[in-house]
Amino acid sequence: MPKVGQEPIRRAALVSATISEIGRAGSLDVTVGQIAKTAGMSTALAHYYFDSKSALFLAAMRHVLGGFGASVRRNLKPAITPRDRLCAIIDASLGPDQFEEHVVSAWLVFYVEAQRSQGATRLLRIYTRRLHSNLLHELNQLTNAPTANRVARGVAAMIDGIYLRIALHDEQLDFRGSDSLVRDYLDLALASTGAQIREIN
Amino acid sequence: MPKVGQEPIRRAALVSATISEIGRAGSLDVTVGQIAKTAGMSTALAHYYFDSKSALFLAAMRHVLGGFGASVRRNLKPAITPRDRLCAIIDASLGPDQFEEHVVSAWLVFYVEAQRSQGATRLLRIYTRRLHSNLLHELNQLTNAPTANRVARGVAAMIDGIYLRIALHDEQLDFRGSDSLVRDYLDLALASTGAQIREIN
Amino acid sequence: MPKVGQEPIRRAALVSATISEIGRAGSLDVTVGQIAKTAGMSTALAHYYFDSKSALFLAAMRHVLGGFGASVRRNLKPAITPRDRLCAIIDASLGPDQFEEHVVSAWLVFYVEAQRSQGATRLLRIYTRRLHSNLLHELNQLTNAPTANRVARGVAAMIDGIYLRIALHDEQLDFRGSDSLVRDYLDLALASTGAQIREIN
Amino acid sequence: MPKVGQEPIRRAALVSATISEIGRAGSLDVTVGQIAKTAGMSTALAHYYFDSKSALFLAAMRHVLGGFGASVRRNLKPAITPRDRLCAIIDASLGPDQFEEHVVSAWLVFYVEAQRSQGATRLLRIYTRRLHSNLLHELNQLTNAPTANRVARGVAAMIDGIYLRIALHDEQLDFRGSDSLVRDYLDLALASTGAQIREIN
DNA sequence: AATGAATGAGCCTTCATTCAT
DNA sequence: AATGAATGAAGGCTCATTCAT
Repeated sequence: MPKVGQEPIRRAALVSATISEIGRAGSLDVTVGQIAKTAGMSTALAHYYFDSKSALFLAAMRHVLGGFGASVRRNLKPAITPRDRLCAIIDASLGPDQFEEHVVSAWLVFYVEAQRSQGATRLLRIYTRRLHSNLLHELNQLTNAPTANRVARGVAAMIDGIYLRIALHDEQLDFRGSDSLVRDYLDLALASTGAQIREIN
Repeated sequence: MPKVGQEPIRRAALVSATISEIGRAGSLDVTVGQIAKTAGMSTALAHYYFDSKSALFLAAMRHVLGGFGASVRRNLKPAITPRDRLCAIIDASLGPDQFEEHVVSAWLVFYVEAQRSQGATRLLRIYTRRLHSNLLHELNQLTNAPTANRVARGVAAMIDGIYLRIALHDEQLDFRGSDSLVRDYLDLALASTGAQIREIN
Repeated sequence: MPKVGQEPIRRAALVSATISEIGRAGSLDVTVGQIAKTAGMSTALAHYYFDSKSALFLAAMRHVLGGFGASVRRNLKPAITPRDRLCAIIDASLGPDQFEEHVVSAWLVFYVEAQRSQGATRLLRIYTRRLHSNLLHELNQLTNAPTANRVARGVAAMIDGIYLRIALHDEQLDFRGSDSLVRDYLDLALASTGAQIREIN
Repeated sequence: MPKVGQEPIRRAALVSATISEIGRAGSLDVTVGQIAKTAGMSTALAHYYFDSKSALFLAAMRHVLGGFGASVRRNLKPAITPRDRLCAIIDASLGPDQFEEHVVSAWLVFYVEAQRSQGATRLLRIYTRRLHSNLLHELNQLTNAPTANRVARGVAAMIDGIYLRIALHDEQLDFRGSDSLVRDYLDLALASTGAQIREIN
């Protein structure tokens, strides 16, 4: 009796193990052997489910990015006003879900990987652009286009920069709980253009 | 009398080749062989001047960080008012010097390397903390301590975030010339606390 | 189901090849590559079965030492009187089994290796001490303790010394068949203390 | 003004450093660099005085062997009776001069080296044969030829065996001060053949 | 006489990937 | 579906040796 329906389970285990191992190593210098072991299977089987190491990395990246997307959508659901929706996006980016140590590491590693792997670049850009267009969409309802564009870029940059600092684990410069930092910037930027942030209601 | 005085020349060539190769590869996956070849010498000679690959990487990192520090000091020289000095720091961080393709790559790679190498972590933290304390010093003259602290963190994050985006080479989301973005954030943040940014007005 | 059960075969082949190559080279300056080739496999596979070169050497040493131990036990089986048992030990040490060229080389090399490798020292001492205590046990039944101790050391030294000379392959000073030399020394030493060597006479 | 007469000094320093380093390493795995450093000069200069590493080793070997030969001659000088002369040889072999740690190591290493290097084999055989003929010459005056031959081989073997054990540094089996062991063997062997060991005088 | 500089060759080890069962 | 077995390719590092001054 062949085991049936193992594929999704195995693949998920491998993806999860990949993220975990990347987090542990703090880099892409993770062997397929380590990943397979963590996932509880042989190296050969890992290659049976993923054609190559980089395919596995891409799947892991897709997983992290997907998790982030879902988090955004979840946060966005109850949000109604544009500002609420902007905050929802910020929270999704810097919320506790995305702060687990190995997720932070993974993001950082993906940025580096994007310098080499075509696929990684593509995936990362999809995220980048989607984030940007999400922000833009809301901002356009609150201010003029040029400002919206600038603020969107500022918010996105700040989010990523905070990530970067967190990855350094420097207790002396604690960046945890920096979501309010981004929110403040947002409010300031909008206020200065006379945007009507909080609708009267 | 022996052939002499090659050491500084060779070491410089190796450091430069390292940065260049990291930039070309977009990662630390650069062999000593490649670096040595680019630097015009044998692998053995590279090991003659640097005890190990990671020693070479640290030297390269030190070089980049040092270049940045020099750039800051240069910009700071003519700046008098606190705001001028803040802008000088921002400009040094995002000025054309630091925008050469391989320098951007190198920074990114160093962030990843810092997750593993003790030495890399130390070097990067020195930079991080110095940047922070530089910013803080000026900000403290313009606003109260808590605000200064927050703004310093915001500015630093934004700078690094912009770097990160630039490393992606996404033409659709061009981040070049984003220094004004940071400056605007700075002015907004200070204005909101009633800081006396510009002496005479 | 995988191809399986190769491990013992491969390990044995590697151990055997190691001894053979050491014999051929007359030293530990044997590359893993040579050994692997002789054993009919790739270098990588050799490392798959033995974690490191020195682990392989230790295994080879253990093999030789084990072979010697077995030879001693085999010879000891039919021996009844103490003197018979002493001769059995001597014969095992200098018998034809231990005279194969590469075994001689291996012993010599192990002595040198023992000056560096902790593991090698330990293994060699186990052999040395066991030989000594074996000899001592029998000698104690034939003479007083101080004499037993001295003779045991004398016998052991002579055995090893003969080995050393044999390793030189000097036809002019042939040491083959020197077991009687040791036996004579033994008898002389015991006779001089009035030991009752041969029960009935 | 060129330094004059440096050659013998430098060569002696290198030979001495070689023996010392071999002793320290316990094997021939000593780099020319280490030796040169210990001898207080550059690697290049070491090669200037010795064509190759193995030439240097041979010189070191010659030095040790020569030292031993001198020690024998010195001991032999005041010895008159054959037995005295035999003891003189034994003492020279196992006297304190030859027991310095690095000399013991060097001997052992030379035995191994002799398995490979033609030159080393030749040198070692010269020593071996000379020792043998020295012993034989005295023994022939005390007993018949076959016995003399056997005893000479026995004495030589025992000496070398003791060396071997000493090289192991096993405190539990202390072989220091084993010269009397050899002397006792000698006396026993001669007595058994009715040799007139001590002339009446 | 002396040395810093330089290299080619080689070794151990690792790893992604494939094969055979 | 699953895995032990197997390998080619490569990389970091060392070292004896030579060169240029």
